[in-house]
Amino acid sequence: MDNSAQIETDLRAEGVRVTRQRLAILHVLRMASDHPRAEDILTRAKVQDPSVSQATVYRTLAMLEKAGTVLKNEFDGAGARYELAGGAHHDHLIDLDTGEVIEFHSQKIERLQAEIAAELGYDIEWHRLELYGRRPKAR
Amino acid sequence: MDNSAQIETDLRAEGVRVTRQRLAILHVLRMASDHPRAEDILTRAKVQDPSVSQATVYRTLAMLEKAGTVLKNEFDGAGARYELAGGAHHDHLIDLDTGEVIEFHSQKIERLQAEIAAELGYDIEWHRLELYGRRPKAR
DNA sequence: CTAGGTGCAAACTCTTTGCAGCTGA
DNA sequence: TCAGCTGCAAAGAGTTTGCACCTAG
Repeated sequence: MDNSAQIETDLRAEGVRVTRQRLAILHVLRMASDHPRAEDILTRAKVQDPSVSQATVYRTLAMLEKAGTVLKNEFDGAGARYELAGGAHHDHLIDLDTGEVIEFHSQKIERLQAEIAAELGYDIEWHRLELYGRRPKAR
Repeated sequence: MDNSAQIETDLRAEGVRVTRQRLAILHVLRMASDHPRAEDILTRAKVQDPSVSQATVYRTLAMLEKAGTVLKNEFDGAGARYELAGGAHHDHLIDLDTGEVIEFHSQKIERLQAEIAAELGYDIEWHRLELYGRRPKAR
C-alpha cells in the first residue's frame, strides 16, 4: 500500500495548506538519510523549488514539529538538526570523529528510564538520550 | 579537611590567574542549587563584584568547562545552563510544569549505554540523558 | 474570493571577539 | 614587570518576525 502522501493528506485534513514550498521541504526530509540542519534543508529544497526561503523553512519545520511530523535534535549546540518522525522511536549515537549520527533503540533503557522517573514521582513525557563516542582504532 | 578552595589552588597550579571576577563567578556556581544560565550567573556575580562583565562570564565558563570544572547543559535550546562538576556524575530530569531540574543517577543505565555502544562498535566518551516529565496530579 | 502562506529584510537572542587598558603573581 | 585578564562594544550565528503580496482550496 502506498502511503507516501499520508503526511500531505493529514495536513490537509487539519486545514493546513499544502504548498509547493512545503512539498519541497517534505521531499527533502523524506530523502534525507542524515540529520540535516535548517540551512541544508533550505539548500536542498531550493533544488526542487528555488523560490523556497529561509523563513519558510523555519516556519514549516516549526509547524511540522508541533504536528509531530518532524523531530528537532540539538546534538552539538551548533544549530538544530531535523528528521522525519515517521519510524519507531530511537535515540542517537554521535561519532565524535566523523560527526556521523547512528540511530539505536533499547527497550531496556526505555524501561529503566520510566522506572527511575516513577521513583522520583514523575511520568515521562519524552526524553533525550545521546551517546557521544569513537570507534576504537584498530591496531 | 577544608577543600573549598581546591579549585582555586588547581587553577593557580595550571598557571591560570585567580582574579576577583573569577572568584565571584566560582562563588556563584558554588552557591547555586539550580542550574543557572550565563545571564543569571552574571547578575549574581555582580552582587559580589559589580565590575564583572558578560564577556568575562562567558570566557570564564568556557575556561572552566575546558578544565572540567563546570558542566554545560543545553536543556531546552534557550541558552546553556551551568553547574559545578564537583560531585558524582548524574543525569537530569526536567519538570515540564515548573522547569525544576532534578539530578539522578543510575548505574544500570550507564552500563546499558556502554553495552549498546559496544555492540555498535563504539567507546562512549560522554553522554547526555534528559528526561522531561510531569508530576502526576494527585486526585 | 480570502484566510493562510510566502519572500524579504530587519530584529532578536545568545555567544564570541578585537582592542586598549588593567593587574595578579 | 608583563603575560594574561578585563570591560566595552561590535560582530557573529542561528532563528524569529512584521509587512505587503501571493495562492490553495
